[in-house]
Amino acid sequence: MSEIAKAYEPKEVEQRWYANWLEAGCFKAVADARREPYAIMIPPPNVTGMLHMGHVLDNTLQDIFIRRARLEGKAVLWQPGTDHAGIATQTKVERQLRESTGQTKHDLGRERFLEKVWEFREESGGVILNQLQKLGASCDWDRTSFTLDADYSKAVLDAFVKFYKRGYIYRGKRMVNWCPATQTALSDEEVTMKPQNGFFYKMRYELVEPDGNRTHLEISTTRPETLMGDTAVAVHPEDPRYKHLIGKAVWRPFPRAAIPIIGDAYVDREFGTGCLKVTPAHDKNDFEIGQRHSLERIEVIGADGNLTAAAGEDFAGVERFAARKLAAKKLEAMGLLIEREPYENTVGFSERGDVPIEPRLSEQWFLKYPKVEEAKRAVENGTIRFHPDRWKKTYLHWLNGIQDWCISRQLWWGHRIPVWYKKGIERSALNFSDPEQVHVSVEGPSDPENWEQEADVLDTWASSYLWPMANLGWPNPTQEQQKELDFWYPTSTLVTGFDIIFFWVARMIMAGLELYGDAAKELSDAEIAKRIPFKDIFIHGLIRDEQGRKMSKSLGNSPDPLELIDKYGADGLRFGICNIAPSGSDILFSEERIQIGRNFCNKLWNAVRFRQMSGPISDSTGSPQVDNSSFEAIISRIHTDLFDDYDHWILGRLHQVMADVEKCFAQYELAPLTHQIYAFFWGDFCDWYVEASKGKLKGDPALRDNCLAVQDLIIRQVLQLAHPIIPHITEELWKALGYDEVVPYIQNTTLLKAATLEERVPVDMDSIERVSNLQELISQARALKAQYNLANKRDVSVFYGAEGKAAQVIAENASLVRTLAGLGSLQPLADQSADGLPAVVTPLGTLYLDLSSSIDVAGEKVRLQKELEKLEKLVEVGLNKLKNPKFVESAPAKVVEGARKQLAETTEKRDETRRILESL
RNA sequence: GGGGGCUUAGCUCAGUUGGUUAGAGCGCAUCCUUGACAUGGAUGAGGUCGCAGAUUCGAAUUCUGUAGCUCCCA
Repeated sequence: MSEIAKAYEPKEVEQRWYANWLEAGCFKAVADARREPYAIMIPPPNVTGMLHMGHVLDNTLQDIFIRRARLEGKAVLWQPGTDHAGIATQTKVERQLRESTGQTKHDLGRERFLEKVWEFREESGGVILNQLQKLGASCDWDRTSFTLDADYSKAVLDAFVKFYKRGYIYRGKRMVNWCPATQTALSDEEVTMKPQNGFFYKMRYELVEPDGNRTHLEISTTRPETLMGDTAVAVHPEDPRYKHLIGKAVWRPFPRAAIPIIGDAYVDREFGTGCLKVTPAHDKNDFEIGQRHSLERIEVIGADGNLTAAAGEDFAGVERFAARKLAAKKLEAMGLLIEREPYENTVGFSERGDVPIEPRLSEQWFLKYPKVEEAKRAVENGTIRFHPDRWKKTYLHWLNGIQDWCISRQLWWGHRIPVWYKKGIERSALNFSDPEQVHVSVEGPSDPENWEQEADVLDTWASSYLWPMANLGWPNPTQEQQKELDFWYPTSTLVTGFDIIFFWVARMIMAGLELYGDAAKELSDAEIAKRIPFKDIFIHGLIRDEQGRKMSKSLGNSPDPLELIDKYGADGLRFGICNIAPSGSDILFSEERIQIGRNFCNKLWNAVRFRQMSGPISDSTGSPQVDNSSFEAIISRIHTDLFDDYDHWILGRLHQVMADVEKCFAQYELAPLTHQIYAFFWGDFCDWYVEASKGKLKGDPALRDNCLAVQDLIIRQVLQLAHPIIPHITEELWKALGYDEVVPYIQNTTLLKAATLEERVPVDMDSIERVSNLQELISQARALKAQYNLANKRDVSVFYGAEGKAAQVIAENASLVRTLAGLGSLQPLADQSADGLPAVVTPLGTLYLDLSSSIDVAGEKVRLQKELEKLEKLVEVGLNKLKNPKFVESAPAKVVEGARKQLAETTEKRDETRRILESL
């Protein structure tokens, strides 16, 4: 790069480098046995989805881990792919079909409809992956996988068959969460509870035989539309009000029938009237009561959410919420409705359909979770670690209360369940243990004409739970794949949001424990360590808008990441998102908050620009003028004997920031990452070191070259540190400064370790204190100038009153101080009196502003008085602390010494301030 | 009802075994287009760390209680 623009223009740079990386195969995962493996399996986005801020966060974090691992010299695999997202994709295609041709999926039939879905996926299936490339994601794209790929599908069916044969999967008629909008069963996890405003209806059921005191039972319900399906009324067996009625009957008002009064301890006596209507076909708890008492189950609400013929002719075909009103009206007309009280209760909603779930009895497939104990143990004993650690509580809590997972979906788009039923046998009469009647296998029966395959498909999560192993070749790896499995599995880190710990994380762990290896009843800890799908789980929060609301299409509060990339650059967006992504809690997003990323990139760009302007990297023919080709080459240009305090200080700070960043990765704490790099580069290097260099760069050539070498070293290491976060610009600048001559890509270089730097470039730690004192002095000088509206004058004269070492430090650094504080002259206070001059006390002595006239004595007195009061308070605090013998005895020596020093300094400053004040 | 989390500057948040005379970014105020950068520089204002106790020489940090907000599960 010969010319460098004034402002960083990310667009061209990012596109160019990304294409370049792809071309060069930089992201290729190679199972190189000489290296330590590091693998991440991407949480597969929906195949027909679009990139949103959640993806940006999740994938930026993954890319940071991945790129850092490459720099650490590991063999790296980042597996990309998508999942088929059963319900979401199918409903999307159904809607399109309806809107374009008015047809339903049934008009087309299963086969033709699936062709349509595949067409849709061909069109839109690659979009989100392309978008990830715009973000800079360094996945090994040649491995891109899809949960409905042939091999993957085989793995899914194989898992089903294994689970079935091992007794974990069964079919049963059970109460499930039914979504009437999409007309499929859902798992418990796909139901979200929402508070709803409704009514609590109190009604009367007439006793068949009045007991002398009463003729009716009063019953409360929020769902009168189910009363036609009531087959009992339950009371608590110990309830003195009602227990004598157990065994008697009441009249269900419509369709009129006598139904029994039963005693069941489930009933809460305090709740409502203490009488519970029991609708076994439409409520989970009622279903269980029904089973205990062998009650009839009458289905009054159908799959479409409308009432059935069993509900009576007034209700047949009526939509369930209309039926609620109708039932209430009818009760009222019969004089059986006592009251209608406004009531808030929580109702389960279908995540996809966004309609209330209908608990419904239906024939479904269930998975009894395998290896639950081992899944808990793996996390409890640290074989699998959550970051932040507290999420393990959520995980364990869920595992402690899980129920069997309903894995069948009444959809067409997905993995069709590999179960075949012999034709000619009534479904209800099938003997599942007879392979002549029910066939379960991956390949299907050899005489398919005599069998009928199960119509349902599997829950999408019942395929993605195999993601880490199936992508590497499980269950039937080729020889090559076996090598890969041995190398990469278990994978290293899983990066995901806390909202799918249940959906995906826990299920992947259990699937791995059960299926990765031979069938085993129990697993040893050593066996667990081999079977788990990943070792570290990095959990991040959800991105919300500025007001803390979830991002959603209907609210329109979700920014388009591609627009943000357009505005701020992919690197800018990545830096920004990483900067506001604290560990594990929700993230309030606003565009303002990510501007820091663009600004940082621009700062980096301009620092390099200034470096280039200070001394050429190469001449006009492109031949290098300085050797930046490696760390060793740069340090061979550095002569520590020419160092000043600032050189020592900045290299000490570099060491510190490198060590801090190492710690971030070692401990999976990315929250401080950008902050540390930003503070070092901007606050220490640009604001102080580069500014301090400006004098040197114009002077002695030896000092100049030395300073440039130091700058080259700092920038080189900053680029390495920042590369995982902002890959494109760092690659560009890496080349611009000629760091690329031995290894063409920054990502293929080896990260310099903090310890190596410390060893190879030892620095004088005493300089750190001197620099911090100088900085304090310079800031104070600037503040003093600003006080007198002289901030921009660069010819102000200042005297200093200092003694001994302090005076020496100032004298040695006089030109530096003049440059940084903008002083025309800085002279020791000789014979002239400084009385009456505005002054400020610094750790290195007192500075006097040479204002020959117009000093605002009154204003100055006020300012110094305020300062003095502050100092007096601090001195008092320090004195009290040290006066306390217990503190001096029991606090660590270092702390006491620090307090003493602090007190001494504060006291001196107080005395000096008082003296100046009195001299005015 | 059970569990988790949060409460620190106007806003969003750091603050990792207690040693702080509490930090950052944004925003705000004043000044500055000085040859790297106005996507910038300098200076400044702004906080009794939700509240009440306890432990301790010392608490934003530990413990107990309490209030508010939030998420998950029932």
